[in-house]
Amino acid sequence: MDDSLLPKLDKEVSKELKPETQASKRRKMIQKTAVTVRIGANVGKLKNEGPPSDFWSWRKYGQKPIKGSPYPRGYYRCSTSKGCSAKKQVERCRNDASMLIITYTSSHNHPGPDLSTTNLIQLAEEPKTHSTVDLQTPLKEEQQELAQEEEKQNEPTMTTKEKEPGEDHFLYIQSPISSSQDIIVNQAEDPFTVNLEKPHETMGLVLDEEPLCYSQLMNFSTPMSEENDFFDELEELPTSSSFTSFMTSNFSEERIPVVPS
DNA sequence: CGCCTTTGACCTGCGC
DNA sequence: GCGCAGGTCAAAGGCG
Repeated sequence: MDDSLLPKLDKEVSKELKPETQASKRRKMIQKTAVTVRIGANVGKLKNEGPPSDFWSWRKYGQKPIKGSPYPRGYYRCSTSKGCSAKKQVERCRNDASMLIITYTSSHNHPGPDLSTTNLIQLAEEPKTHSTVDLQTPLKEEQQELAQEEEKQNEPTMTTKEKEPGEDHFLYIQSPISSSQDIIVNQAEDPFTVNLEKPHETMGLVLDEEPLCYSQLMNFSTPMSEENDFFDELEELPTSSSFTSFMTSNFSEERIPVVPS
């Protein structure tokens, strides 16, 4: 099986949004990234609760009813590349059916679609100069072009990870947040704390129309204020605290330092 | 023909 | 040690 991905590793990923019962279950946490997406009329376009189409191909490999939530959680695996261990979980916010909670796990180990990579790279290079407006501009096609160019220039060598060499030659950050995390950590050790200061203003990860616009997702990685927004979104979920701790620990543990060469 | 979704069973981690 | 819940696998069916 190609699943030499070691199911165990994957499993260790679990637990991100935990139910009301804090002490429920929380397995070991690895790199996980939760994204809240608001699905409006789009819902119809997406299959069922359809995972917002990012630019990767995902194959659903499971679905499970989650205790405490009326909606089941879908498990998706990246089908863009065989050996890719990238996964994501999609579930609806039990408080708000129009809210989709997407949890990304692992990273893509292959050159994917594009913009995600591109943007991330750019982000990594100039996180400070990135503004919301700037990020909203790029479109699929345009980004793809840029991505291709960028990819060529930035090539794998820059993505270094304290991991066993050979296992993942290059990690292509799949979730915008992955890279964002890095940035966040660099900017503020505890962005979550600040987050509490901004109770409202949703954006960043809350998309209104687009399925999953990386450009918007990027926002969250830039200025702290926007990060806050993102986390604020999560606050709606009874998991914010756990999520934060998870993130925090993750950062210190292992994060993909997207370092531009 | 190949890929994806669906669904039930199995495995593993965690709390009691 | 047991039970519960989450996460993954694998077979079957459907669709393009």
